[in-house]
Amino acid sequence: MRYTELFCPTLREIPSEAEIVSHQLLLRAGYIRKSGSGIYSYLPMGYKVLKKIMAIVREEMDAAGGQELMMPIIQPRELWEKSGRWAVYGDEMFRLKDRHLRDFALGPTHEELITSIVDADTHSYRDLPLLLYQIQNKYRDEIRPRFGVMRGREFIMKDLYSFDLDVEGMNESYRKMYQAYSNIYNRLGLEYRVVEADNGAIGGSESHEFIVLAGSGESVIVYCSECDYAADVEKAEAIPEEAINTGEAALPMEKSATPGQRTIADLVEFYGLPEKRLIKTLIYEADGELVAVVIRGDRELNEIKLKNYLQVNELAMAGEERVRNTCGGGFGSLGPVGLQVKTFADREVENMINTSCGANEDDFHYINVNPGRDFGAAAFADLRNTVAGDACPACGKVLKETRGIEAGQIFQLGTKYSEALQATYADRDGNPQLMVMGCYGIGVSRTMAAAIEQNHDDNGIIWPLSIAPYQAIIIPVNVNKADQMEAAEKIYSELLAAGVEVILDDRDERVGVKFKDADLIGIPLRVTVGPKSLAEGKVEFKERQGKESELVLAGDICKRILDLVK
RNA sequence: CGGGAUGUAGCGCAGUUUGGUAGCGCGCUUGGUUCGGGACCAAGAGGCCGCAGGUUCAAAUCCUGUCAUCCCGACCA
Repeated sequence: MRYTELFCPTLREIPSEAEIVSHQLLLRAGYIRKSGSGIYSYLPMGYKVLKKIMAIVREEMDAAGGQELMMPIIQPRELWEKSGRWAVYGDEMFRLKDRHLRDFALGPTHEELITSIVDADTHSYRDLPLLLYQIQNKYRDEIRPRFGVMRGREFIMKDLYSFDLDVEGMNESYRKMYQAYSNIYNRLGLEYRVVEADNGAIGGSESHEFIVLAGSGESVIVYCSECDYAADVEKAEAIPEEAINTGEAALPMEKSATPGQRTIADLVEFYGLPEKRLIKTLIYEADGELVAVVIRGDRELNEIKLKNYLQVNELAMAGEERVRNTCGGGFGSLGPVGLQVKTFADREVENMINTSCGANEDDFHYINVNPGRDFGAAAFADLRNTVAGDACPACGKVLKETRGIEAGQIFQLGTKYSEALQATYADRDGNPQLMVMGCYGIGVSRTMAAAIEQNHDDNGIIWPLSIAPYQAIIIPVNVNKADQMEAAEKIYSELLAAGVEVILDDRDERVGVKFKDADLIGIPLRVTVGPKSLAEGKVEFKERQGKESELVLAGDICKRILDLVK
């Protein structure tokens, strides 16, 4: 492609509506344009990247035994009534009526439709298993679309559904997909982690998320430095640290005056004890009832874990007045000793010896408090956030922490949908059996944005070779010099003939402009044809991902590029 | 939906407080000089100031309504 013919409108300045890097760069580099909140057009360059991602996804889905199909965006209401989700999906579903006032939805997902399709034409155990997928636009009227293409209301998703005879079959399909997803993210050239995920309401079976690592990601995950364990911090089991003062004899508890000492930091100063030797007590209102939560002084409570543990709907910090009335002391002087509120403690607290806590009386604390002896708890449970440095729940080695973007998720569905839609097959004995399902999604447009979040610098995008819209760009320094253009054209046609996707920047612009654009749009390989090196029969070769440029004989450059591309 | 903010040329912004009929930078067009990391000079084109009402001799500016967009929260590929 000649740059003069390319539709790639780059911007010098950052559009003010874009907040995160990938959104800014997609707009600046001429890959996308917005048509409404959370709704985007993909310009030729952007679409090229999407097609590359889709091609990789297709190859891996096909290799795993998947068959591609295409289902409609518009789905009738009755289908959703059957699964009960017409009511449940709520405002997030785009709904519309036809001229006869019949209700339809723009598909936010396709479990209902695919299940009805498979059920209609699958009658025997001989027809299963089936792995069917599509790559299609999905519609979700998000409460708040944001970050450009990262969370759109219309987005591109690959969704595959597996239909098996039984749970063993489903497990096998799941295993295949897990492997296929790993292959995909490897081939995309992205750094990622597979984390154990919550499968929410579905319950019982497995789910994993594929997280593309990026500092700007919305998910915080911990992963093991030694083994494969990785999980969202909010879901990861927090392994209690061994008591730091093991072996110390339990001393008699004493009450001491601590005038004006309210925070953990105050007490660290006051007692000369480290944060981890103290405990803090938080009072929550759980469905209206007060509960106390006790955790180590340096830890953070994980409200999701607490909520799940207590099995309540509403959970919020209690107001100070109510706390003072019930407990006796205000914030900063609370403790579990003698507390008349149901108390839950993080299990790490159980190991602590001679700790300190509030006395439920302003300006007083207890020291040498020992759990079990001095206070009890309704339960010692995993209630805190896992942090870097904690032990890995799988192997015991040290956990590290990072942020990332959820680009894919795989679920075991079991019979949730086959039961709702009565999708059955006849087994060997002729008896009807429910199909056992799984579903597997990849956010294609989101993966594009995630790739940028992970791979960019101050000058622009740095595409991995596998998904770059063009693999190489040739920049003649001055298009008005015949020798430079001739050399550039020669390399260009040679690369084209070899099947390399290449741009020839034939614009009559200064080199600076061309370099800036090449960097901005993120082409991985760059060849500069300039007067200095050309005099020696050489051209300059530079990879986008940093490093110096090097001189290469003009006759050798194509081979050099081919070696990298193939 | 709650909280915060913004709509003025393709992009980034000023002008709004104190009404007087729209401006700057970049980009775009033409000509010239330049030419190794977003050149310079000159001449141009381009805006119903988000939209609809109202106040006024006069509205980008004041008032009312409305629409849209962005950011912070619950949701998710």
